[in-house]
Amino acid sequence: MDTTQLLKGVLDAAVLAVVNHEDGYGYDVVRRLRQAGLENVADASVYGTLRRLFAAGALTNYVVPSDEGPHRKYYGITDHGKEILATQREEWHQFAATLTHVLTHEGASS
Amino acid sequence: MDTTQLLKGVLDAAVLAVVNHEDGYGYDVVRRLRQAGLENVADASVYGTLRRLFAAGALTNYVVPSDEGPHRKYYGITDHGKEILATQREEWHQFAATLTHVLTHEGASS
DNA sequence: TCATAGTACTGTGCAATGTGTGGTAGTGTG
DNA sequence: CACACTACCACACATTGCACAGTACTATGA
Repeated sequence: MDTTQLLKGVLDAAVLAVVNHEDGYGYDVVRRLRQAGLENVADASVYGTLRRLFAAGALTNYVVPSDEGPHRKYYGITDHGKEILATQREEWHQFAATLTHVLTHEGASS
Repeated sequence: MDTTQLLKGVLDAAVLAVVNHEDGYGYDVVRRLRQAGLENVADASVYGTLRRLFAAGALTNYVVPSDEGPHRKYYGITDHGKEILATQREEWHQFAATLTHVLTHEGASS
């Protein structure tokens, strides 16, 4: 299945949640998201989201050299990012409940 | 809050669910969606979605004149539409569970 | 009669955002 | 030296919800 459209608007929250759990660099965040069940998320989407969130002041950024490959660009969450995450989490729960209701009840066979 | 992005990809399912419940015309579908909790859904979005779903063979279409205003363009769901609805509903439940998990567990304060 | 409001639908262009593709680079392995 | 894995980036693109503007019908009230 193609979850591309479903990701719209929630990838921000997902990335924030993962980074909030523990600082991470792009390649790693992608892996963690996939392990968590978002198996088809594209790396370009995550890198783009990280940059966007950083530009919005939701993330900090620091580079760490690696012995096993190229340097890693780590991201950490800021207080502002935590606020955004909290807001988006609530929005999600509210929205998910509403939509599940619509699909379950309004969607019942007539 | 702005749920615009969250609607991406699920408005199809929501509209199908509403029409599956009972045939409806655009203006009415908008009202029903809003009553169901999607309060900010724009009418242009719904009309566009109805046209898209009709073009995809998910809906039938018939015009009924009205005494209280302009004619009404009713939409009914087709078998193909019901299949799409069933698929999208499953996709939604799967996706919602995954994302809720990500936001709840991965999002826990470190 | 004319203004206004509610109903009902359409078209156009825009904004947001995830993705595909391709490219750059570093490290290690056969 | 070819190849794979790691790690990141830029760009053009597709999808889709929305704002805005416009058309048109009915009813109400000044």
